[in-house]
Amino acid sequence: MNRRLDDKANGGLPEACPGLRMTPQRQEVYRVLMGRRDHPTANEVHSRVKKRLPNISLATVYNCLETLVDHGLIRQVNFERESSRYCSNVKEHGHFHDASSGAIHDIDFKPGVNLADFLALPPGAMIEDIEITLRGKLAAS
Amino acid sequence: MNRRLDDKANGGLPEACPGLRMTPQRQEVYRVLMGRRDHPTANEVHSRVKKRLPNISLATVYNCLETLVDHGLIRQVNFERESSRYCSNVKEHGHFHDASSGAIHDIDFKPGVNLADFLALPPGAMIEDIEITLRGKLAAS
DNA sequence: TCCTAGATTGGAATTATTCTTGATATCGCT
DNA sequence: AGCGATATCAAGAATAATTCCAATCTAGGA
Repeated sequence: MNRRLDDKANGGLPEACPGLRMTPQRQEVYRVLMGRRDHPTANEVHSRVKKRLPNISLATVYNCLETLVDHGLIRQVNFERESSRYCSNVKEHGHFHDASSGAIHDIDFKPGVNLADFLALPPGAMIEDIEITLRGKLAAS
Repeated sequence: MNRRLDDKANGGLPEACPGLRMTPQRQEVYRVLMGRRDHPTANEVHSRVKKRLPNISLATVYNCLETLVDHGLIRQVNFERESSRYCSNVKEHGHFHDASSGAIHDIDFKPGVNLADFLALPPGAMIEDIEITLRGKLAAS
């Protein structure tokens, strides 16, 4: 869970993660996500993974993605009711959805900011997960 | 669109909104949402509305909700991949999803804060919509 | 090597939502 | 009031993403 994830020695794969068996399918799903850091859907992951594992099923891709999410190696991202997308950037961040291009950009938090600085949280709230999504357009600069 | 929405005279209904025909079904859907400001799903709205309009169909409820959302009278809220919920609070706000009770709390922004103060927005981004969702627990105070 | 738990597969099942179609109702206009 | 154009409604069929299921398969430990 807290190994170096961008390791070069074995092709960028997390070589170990407690309680997680690194099967070829899971490795390849993970590799594909690290390789192109756009935000592919399960279907897109499936097509990409099939290049190397032609027989992998979509169900397995869903299983692998779920497992990787559960182990904190990747993140699942949802926009409205669209199909889920998967994100290899595990550090806390938000997303900007560019309505004109369809592209999704990661948005970092500025350093040192605290949720409670700008949100009126209910007293005693313990936050476990944050999801910030912006939708808009990029000015044609 | 900019009429008083919490009007008491006619039971809390928006009596006019440009381009929107206020049918009995839409009125009732809206009334139900204003009446209990929890965050019901389309199905829950359907059951509540049927008390007064026993013949209304679920499809119509979906249609009404969509229309009201499009006219900015209500907001649609999504948590992960769960069914959409609908929110009669139209001012900009976030949501806190209490994992223990399942309850959803509206979260206001603290006054005077600006998105760009805490998010590293891409240059030239014009934000049209913000969605902030927190998941966690309330300390049993 | 054998056993067992966990992983993979393909297809069926589920579920929220949207679509389609025909019937109704409403609006603007004369 | 009457009329045509347009919008809405209802019911059920259709869609699409995801999950479930049952049957293999595989890897690692005894």
